[in-house]
Amino acid sequence: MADLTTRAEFLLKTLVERYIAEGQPLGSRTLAKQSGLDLSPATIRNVMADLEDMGLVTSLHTSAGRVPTQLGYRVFIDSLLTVQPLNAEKIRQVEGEFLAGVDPQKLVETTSHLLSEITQLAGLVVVPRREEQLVFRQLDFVGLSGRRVLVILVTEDGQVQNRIIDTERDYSPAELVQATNYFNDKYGGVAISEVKHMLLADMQRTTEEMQRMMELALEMTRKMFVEPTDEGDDLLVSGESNLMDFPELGDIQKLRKLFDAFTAKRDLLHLLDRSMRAGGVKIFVGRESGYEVLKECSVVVAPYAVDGQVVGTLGVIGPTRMPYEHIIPFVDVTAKLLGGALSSIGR
Amino acid sequence: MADLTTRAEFLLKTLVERYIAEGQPLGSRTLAKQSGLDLSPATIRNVMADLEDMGLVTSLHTSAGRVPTQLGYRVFIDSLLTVQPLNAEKIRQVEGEFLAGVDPQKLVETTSHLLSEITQLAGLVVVPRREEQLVFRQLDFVGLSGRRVLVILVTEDGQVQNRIIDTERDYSPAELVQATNYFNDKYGGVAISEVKHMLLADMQRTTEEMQRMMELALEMTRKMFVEPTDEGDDLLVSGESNLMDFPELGDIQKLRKLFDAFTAKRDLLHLLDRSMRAGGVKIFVGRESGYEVLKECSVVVAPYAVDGQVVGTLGVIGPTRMPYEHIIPFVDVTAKLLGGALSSIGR
DNA sequence: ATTTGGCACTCGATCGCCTAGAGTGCTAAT
DNA sequence: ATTAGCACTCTAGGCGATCGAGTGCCAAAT
Repeated sequence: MADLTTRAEFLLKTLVERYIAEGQPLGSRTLAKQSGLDLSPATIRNVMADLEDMGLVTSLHTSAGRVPTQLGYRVFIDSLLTVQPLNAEKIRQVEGEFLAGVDPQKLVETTSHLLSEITQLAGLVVVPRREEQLVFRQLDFVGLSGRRVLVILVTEDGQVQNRIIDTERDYSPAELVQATNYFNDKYGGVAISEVKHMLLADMQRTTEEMQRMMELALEMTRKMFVEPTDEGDDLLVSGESNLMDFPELGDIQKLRKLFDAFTAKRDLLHLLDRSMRAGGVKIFVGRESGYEVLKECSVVVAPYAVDGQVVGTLGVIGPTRMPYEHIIPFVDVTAKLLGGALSSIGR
Repeated sequence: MADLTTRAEFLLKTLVERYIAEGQPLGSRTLAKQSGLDLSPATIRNVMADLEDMGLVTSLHTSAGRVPTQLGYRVFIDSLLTVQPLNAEKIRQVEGEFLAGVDPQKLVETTSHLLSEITQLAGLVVVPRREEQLVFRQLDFVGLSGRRVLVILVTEDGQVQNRIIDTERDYSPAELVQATNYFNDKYGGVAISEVKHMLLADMQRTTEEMQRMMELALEMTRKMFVEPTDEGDDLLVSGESNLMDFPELGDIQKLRKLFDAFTAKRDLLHLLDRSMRAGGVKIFVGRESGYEVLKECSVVVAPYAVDGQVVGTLGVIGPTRMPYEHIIPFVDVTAKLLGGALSSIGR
């Protein structure tokens, strides 16, 4: 494929920018004016024809002006986009939001709202249930009726998880207290992924030398940690209804599918999981995500890290035609701020 | 106002039923056929004119057939509706769903999905944070960094609540364990509303005779129970996107408002709270709810009770034109089944 | 006195037709 | 290489005619 001339690049850039701003196909005449270049519409037309051959723009019908294609957006984002630094005022506003909360749960919710509020798109935050990388602070067993025991797990960052497990026999409250102490002594402060290994190793030893209490603790913790949880990470979405304002999603059927995807969450989680591995802001344009539902949407996400460990992803989802130059830096700093706020809680 | 003749009643009934089924205005000719009565269209027209005078039906423009007004729906629901008993198969299906879960949180989520799935409307469940009526089983203090303490509350029904509070000074882990024991000994098994009173009474006594430990326990529990929580009950909504299939909500702007109401939740919670006091299924038609957003919607809700105590409300929300005869009994049994399932967990 | 048939009238939806405007592609001139 | 000119295409929107559904009312029928 022929390389783009600098002029073609420049025109593509203004085309995408104008289209993002206006939402309407651009004709050669208007583009000639907007570009600032001193060129006649006819010249523009020639360039547009080239761009069309390269698959960067299309026109819906013979006389309708050009709009960027998915590939066009891609090129724009990758090499043409000039990212706007956040203005200082907005940064301060965002930082303010993060000072308020101390409860990590709340913090994550605030973040999600913040994302949707400021961008006027739908905000996404994946909050990890990735027990793997967490260090737990305390564990408690609470007896319920009928051989069921409630296990409460408090992690270093102040999150609380709980799970009800069924036991083999009845246990007295005293036994449960003993088990709690035993467990906290033995495994306290160890990363949860470690606990799993230690646990399995301990269970391999001949059961004869075990005390009953140990048996109990092992049984219950095995159920808590080793047996698979049916739910993985948790996805928070807010501001979905912002998407209703975009005419390109105006078709109720499309919107419906999108909303169903939000409740199903599975595909979205998958997508967001992919972006966790890569550092920095990642952008999926339309079908690039691989999911049919998102074909008219772009997803801008960034992973956030707690104490240097990437634990989750956040970002926004909206129509492909979104103001990337503002969204990108905003998602970026939000990820950093959330990570920072979560890190500071643990200590 | 003149009373309705039985014939007028009958015609109103079939009109509403047909309109609910078809979603289109009914003309005199079709109504004559559908009613099964051996009357000519002209007669029907006369009756319709009467109904229109009474404000039970209306026509959008001179030649458009009749649709029920809000008042018409009201009359229909209150005195004309013949409720369809649930068929045995569906009942069994629903009961099956309730057997599965043991975790109350899960149970409530399942219920919400169930409601939306079966009715194809949006499902609502209010899950109480009404600590008031709950009896707590166990309380734990977990020290976090920087004078913050995580309080974990386990209630009789197996729910776990947690809250981070700021303390006046630093406490050692040992002190926290002592406080935990002290508290559980003193207040264990008492209804939470009671705890509040006892707590306040205890604090009135001269502080001199208190041990330090008691002081600690009191300080923290006061913060946990007496200081107002910023969030009240919790509203679960599922299947919102089902509402997109109804043409009367097709206008994106209306839908948008409705969705925003779901996220705001405040008004909805208010509405649902009202219905908690009354027993049995309650139906709000259109503006009756008092909230502008819901003007084109009906809300069918029923309170559910745990151990004889009404603790929450559940139901569905959808366009005024919904199949009440199926929805009403379904909401009714769902409330009973959820109440039953939650009651059985506690023992 | 109720019911019915007949009839004129109204309104919305749909179709075809037309025009104005925006934009393109191509060609020839600069 | 750029531009002006021109024929062509397609859409949006307005206008008018027509069709069909439905009403309201009056007079006849039961």
